[in-house]
Amino acid sequence: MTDWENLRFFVTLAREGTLSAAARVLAVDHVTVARRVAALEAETGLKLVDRRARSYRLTDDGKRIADTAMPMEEAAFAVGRAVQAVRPGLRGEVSISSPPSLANALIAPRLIALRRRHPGIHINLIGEKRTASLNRREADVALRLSRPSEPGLIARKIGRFGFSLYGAHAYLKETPPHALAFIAYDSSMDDAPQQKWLRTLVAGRETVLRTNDLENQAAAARTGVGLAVLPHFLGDRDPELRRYNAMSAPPDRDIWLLVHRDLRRTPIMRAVMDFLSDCTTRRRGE
Amino acid sequence: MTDWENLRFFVTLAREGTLSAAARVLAVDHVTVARRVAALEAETGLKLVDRRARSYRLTDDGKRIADTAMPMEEAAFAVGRAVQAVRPGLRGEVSISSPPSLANALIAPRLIALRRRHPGIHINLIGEKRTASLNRREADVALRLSRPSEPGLIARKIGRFGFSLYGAHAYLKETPPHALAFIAYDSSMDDAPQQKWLRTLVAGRETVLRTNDLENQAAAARTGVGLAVLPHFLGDRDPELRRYNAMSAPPDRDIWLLVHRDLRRTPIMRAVMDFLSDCTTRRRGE
DNA sequence: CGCGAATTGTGCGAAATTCCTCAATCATGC
DNA sequence: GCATGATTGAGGAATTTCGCACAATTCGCG
Repeated sequence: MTDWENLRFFVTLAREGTLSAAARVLAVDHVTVARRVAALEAETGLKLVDRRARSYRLTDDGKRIADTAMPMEEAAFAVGRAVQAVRPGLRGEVSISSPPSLANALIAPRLIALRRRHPGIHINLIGEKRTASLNRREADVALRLSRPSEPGLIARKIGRFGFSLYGAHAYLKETPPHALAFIAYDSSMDDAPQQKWLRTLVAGRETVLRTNDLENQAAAARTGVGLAVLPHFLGDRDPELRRYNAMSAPPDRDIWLLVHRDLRRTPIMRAVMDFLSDCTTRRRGE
Repeated sequence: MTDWENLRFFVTLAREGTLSAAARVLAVDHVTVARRVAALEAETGLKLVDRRARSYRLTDDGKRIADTAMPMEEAAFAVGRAVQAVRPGLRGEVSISSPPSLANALIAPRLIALRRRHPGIHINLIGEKRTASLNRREADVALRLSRPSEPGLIARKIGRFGFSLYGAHAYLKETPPHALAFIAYDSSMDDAPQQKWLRTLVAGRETVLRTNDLENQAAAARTGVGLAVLPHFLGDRDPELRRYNAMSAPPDRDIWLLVHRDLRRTPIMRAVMDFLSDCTTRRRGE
């Protein structure tokens, strides 16, 4: 292979499926992706993609080549991590991936403290449902609510928080228990423990709103349409919301800190990880 | 890592040591190598090389990065093999690495037969002392005289040949045994079994010529300056040379055929390997 | 059925990269 | 001590590569 760039373009095309999507990921024009894939075909003498009108479709050969080229991408990410690990001192950018609710409530408000302490560190806080891949270096560290088992990753438990049902103060006073309505996640979150717990509790009563966004649930609860299961760190600080104590309590959840093995020892990562640990453990007391 | 080409340049610079050597390997101008390495330094924010007057010298960081980037090169070679393996039919170029003597005496004269049988195959026969690396794809198949243990390589024994001492007809008739002189490999071949055997035999008698080239040894023996240890396939077919039977016989040597695991099943490789096998086993009878 | 959104393909101008040539530096051998 | 060979460095021309704008096609949806 005389041109590794062609392989890089081809691999991301293979993963993204479409020319335009690959172009977005690579931050280049879609024409460039098309050209480089064509160049790779010329170089190998193989037909790697079927150019369909609305999508590039890999041929069998293309699939095989893409598979063998994947390890190359892995190695490239390893190089990226090595660069990060070797970089001296406390400067540089660190990407943190976190569930949006944690990011908003616990991390973002305290970022100023980190910046004061380590002015050289630039933080990129990514609040996303989709769990970013540390292996692909979409983020440097991640907060998760369950312990995943990705190879090469180190997981550390750095906190724990509880849930309660919350409703608007007026709503709770006016509504008899059997008439209470509920606000829940949509079905994409059916596996979450607090959601399961809520399902058993609802038991025939009404679910008036489903949304995948926790802030939306809180906002809705505030208007008095029903009760939402919210983390304490979110519900307790809202002046318009009150806890509603049900028969059973929703299960607590642990906060896991994830970092790649190659990076965990670098000064900058240690600083960020300590900071994140502070954010989550201090909160436990409240 | 946003530009894999920079890594490719840097890795070969790290291996070759000098800018110009890397440029030769990469078939580009040395300035290009320098620029790409500089670009990689800018991209990573690390100082990867010390620009000394007469050589680029990797810094510690550079060494580390180069080490982590090596697997990337491995993967790139794997892609190259995959391309070769996927390529349909019996066309394409195959590189054969072989000890020069074998190449000249056994392979080259018969290549015409292979071409007749498979006109689509283009052979690139590399007769080199230095054993080419199949992993680096410097050759597709190799003939060796000992079984190496490189990872990913398949070795098969495809023949065996013996040695004898040879001298010019006249020289053998005129010279009494105690006055015989010898022709040997230079010290770089001290490990070869036939060389060791020769050393025990010489036992104080004269060694008039040392050369690392077997053809040179044969040519010298032909002129009557002494006896050389030659493979039978080389000495027997020379009308001016005769065997000289010493007390003990030199050890036979096996011929090994090496091919990378990823390539061994492709039609084109099977054809070439069958051909090589023919070349070496048929000869055994003679 | 027609509209809109998304994707791929094409032509052209701009920008970046590369190569070539010459000069400078340095180690090595005689 | 000096010539020689090899290497790095710099500037200008040429080639390659890239991005932009627009056309063409397909798919989904009301």
